[in-house]
Amino acid sequence: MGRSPCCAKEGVNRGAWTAMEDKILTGYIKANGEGKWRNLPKKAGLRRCGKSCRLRWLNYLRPDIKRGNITLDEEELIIRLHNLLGNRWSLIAGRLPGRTDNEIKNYWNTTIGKKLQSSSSRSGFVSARPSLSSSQGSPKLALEKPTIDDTLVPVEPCVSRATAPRCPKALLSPGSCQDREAQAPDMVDDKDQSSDRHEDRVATAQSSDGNSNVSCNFMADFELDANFLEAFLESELATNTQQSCFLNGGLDDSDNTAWPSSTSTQNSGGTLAFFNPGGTILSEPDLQCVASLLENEVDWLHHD
DNA sequence: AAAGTCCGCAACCGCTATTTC
DNA sequence: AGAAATAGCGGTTGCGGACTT
Repeated sequence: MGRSPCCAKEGVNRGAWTAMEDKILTGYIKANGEGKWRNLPKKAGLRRCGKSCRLRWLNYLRPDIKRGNITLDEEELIIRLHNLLGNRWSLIAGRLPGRTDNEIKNYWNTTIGKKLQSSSSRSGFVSARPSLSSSQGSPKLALEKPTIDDTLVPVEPCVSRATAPRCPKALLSPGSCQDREAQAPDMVDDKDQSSDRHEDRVATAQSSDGNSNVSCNFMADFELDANFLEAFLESELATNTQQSCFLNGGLDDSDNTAWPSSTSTQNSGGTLAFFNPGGTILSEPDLQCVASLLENEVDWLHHD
């Protein structure tokens, strides 16, 4: 069977985009909107592959792209999110307004990964799995003094998944908060489940040596509703109450007890995790408080 | 000044998930 | 229900500027 190629290779420009091509693409998308990437080049009069147009728009031409260097705050957030989510660059980028997955991926591979490696060689801490390009060879370690606080990086990588599956956004459904596994240590006892997402849950909740001094301090499973999470993630709760929150989504049809199975984008399962910059662990009363906040927020979002 | 090497980043590639028909 | 089309993702490549010898 096989897939048809995304575009004919003949007569298609490759490599760096010219200013004229950028202008044409920007003008077309402003007039017609995003989407229909395969047909876009022909309609816009560009000799480019549709995928190339999409990438150019998303990574460079979009008006909301944030220019300039990654700030220290952003860097710290990237490290925390990478600890929690692994190489899910798109999801990480989703929490850094104006930054693209490609930019964050490049930044990680070039800057953070090296800093972490340098840091680990000094202190015994290991990198949170920097995925340096094999083509680049061994990174040089003689860099400037790292600015990353060692406390940000636990001894064990927090996410064990080697490759990142797609992680769809979904939304919390009011009243369906199951909160079955709000206490992270409980997850470790559940050894029967072997899905890599379960490994994520365990790994992000507690490092392998039992040291719970990891950045994630609240995790809970929820049933999710597709129209809610985006609003939730955009809400003030994430930044004002717990500094950061994340949905570690993903579906596991084989496991419909601990993780609600899903055949629809309207209802799916996932994990919501909160963490504080200080890396402190929430006490059980605090966990309950967060859960309560969540439900309040759910109600508030729906009543607003 | 020239040649070689390093490094960051934009772009490409191959794959999977999702949507459409 | 299933095949095809489309969209999106992460890994990798290679260009070009900066730096070193």
